[in-house]
Amino acid sequence: MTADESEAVDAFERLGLTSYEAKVFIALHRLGSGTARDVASVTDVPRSQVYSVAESLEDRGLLEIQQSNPIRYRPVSIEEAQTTLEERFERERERAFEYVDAVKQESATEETQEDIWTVRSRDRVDDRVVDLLSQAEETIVFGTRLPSLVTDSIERTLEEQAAAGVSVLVLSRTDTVQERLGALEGVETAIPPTHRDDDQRSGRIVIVDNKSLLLSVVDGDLSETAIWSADSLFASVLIQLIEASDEVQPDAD
Amino acid sequence: MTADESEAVDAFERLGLTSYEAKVFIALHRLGSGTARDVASVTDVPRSQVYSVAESLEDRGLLEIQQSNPIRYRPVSIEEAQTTLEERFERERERAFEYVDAVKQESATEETQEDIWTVRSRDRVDDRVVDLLSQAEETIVFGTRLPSLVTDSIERTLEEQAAAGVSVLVLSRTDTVQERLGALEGVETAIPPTHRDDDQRSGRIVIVDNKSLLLSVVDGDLSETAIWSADSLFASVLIQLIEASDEVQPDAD
DNA sequence: ATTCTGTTGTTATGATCCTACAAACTACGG
DNA sequence: CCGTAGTTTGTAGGATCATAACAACAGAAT
Repeated sequence: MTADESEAVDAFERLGLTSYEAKVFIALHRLGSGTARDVASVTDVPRSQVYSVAESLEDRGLLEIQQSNPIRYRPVSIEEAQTTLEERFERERERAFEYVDAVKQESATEETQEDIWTVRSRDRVDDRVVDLLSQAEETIVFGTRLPSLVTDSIERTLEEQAAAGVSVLVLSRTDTVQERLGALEGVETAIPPTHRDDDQRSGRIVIVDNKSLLLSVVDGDLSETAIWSADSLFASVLIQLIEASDEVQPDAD
Repeated sequence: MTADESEAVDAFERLGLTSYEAKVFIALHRLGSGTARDVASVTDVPRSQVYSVAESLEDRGLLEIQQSNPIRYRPVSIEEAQTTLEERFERERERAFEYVDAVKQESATEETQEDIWTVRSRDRVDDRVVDLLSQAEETIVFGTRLPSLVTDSIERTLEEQAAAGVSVLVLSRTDTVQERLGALEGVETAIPPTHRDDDQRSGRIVIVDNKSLLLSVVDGDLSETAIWSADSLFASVLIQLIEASDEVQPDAD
């Protein structure tokens, strides 16, 4: 089995198929159609197992069975298979989250909790940044040294919030960041004080409504870790610290 | 645990979580946030297991971990969780089918194969009908007694094909079917000969380009099973049989 | 017709892996 | 010393994987 194929099998497994199911499905697409023997001959799935595996695939709507002797199997088209799997996923997703939504605790109580949370990995920091930005009602301060940390969805959220009347200030010493975000309607840009920007490990900083804060650092291998806090005393104190230090060294270079 | 909750847990399991992961995730949404003890006290997940389960959920991007003593856990918002799962699903789907698409056998050879395929369950018959209809180049005959067997996507495909110049003929003894499909631009309707329509188990009939055929029957419990064949001798023979019997009893009532 | 051979489809049986579940253990603070 | 927090280890059960045995059947050879 090639590396590509085992990657595809792994992907199918993460979609909920067993490895046998994935292999049989792929083999049938390679063959067009075939019998249990045909499938077994081009995979490492034992022939005796093909029958039950194929039945399970039929249950999933991924192939059709020709009742003849020998039994022939035919995969549904790639488009139909994708649609079927997608419908199934959407159905399960709705069912799952419908209940969660019904029992979820409104974050009203959470506002007074003194919590600092940690978020690991770039994608999740991205998510958290967008989340915080979209909660802004009055002011946003967004800063980063690295253009790669300004994702499309962050840019879009900043633009939306600016349009909604939120005061948006972008801090960056990097030209591309300044140009990209400064081009957005209603977004101001500025150069941050030296002391913070000099730190080569600095990632991003987000301050929302002077109440919520996110700070991230980028590791040597470019992995990002962030801490954040919303509506907490911690956040207020940290924000005040940061803003105070800004005033100590205003626009120094 | 309520019935609703165990349904939600099942749904999460089908989305790829373990039952512990589902329970912890749900519990944390119910609590807003909490420690391992909190979670264990409202679920049947042993406290000692909460730690590892929560780590696995963090890896999936479904919760965040506060490094304190005791450790606190916080679920990401429902929206973020859904987005994360969806992105994961789409990523895996692409990876899986990219390979299948690369190795798939073009159905060119299949055209001459003498195969009759069986399709079980309504949804899949729907899919197959749409598939056959969209392959039409010259003529379509579509017949059904039951209005419920005319799905939106079937109606849409019939309309598209009629607009593309395909001759579309709808056979039905049922008024609602006649009215619904007859209203489409370029679609003709007619009343089928008696002998076939009298069969209470008849489902649908699709004839495409006089080369492909689908016939379905509806069981007592309304489950549907179809046979179909495309570009085969079988299909031609069956189509000729059907059309011949039409001529024997033209418009009889 | 009988025997032999090979194929097909079904079923049974271990091996292996992962989850579920339980219970130990360490560490720490009052 | 005791209760709590967090880690670690161990076991039972279930699903998947992998192999083998089996009856039914068809065609070829005798």
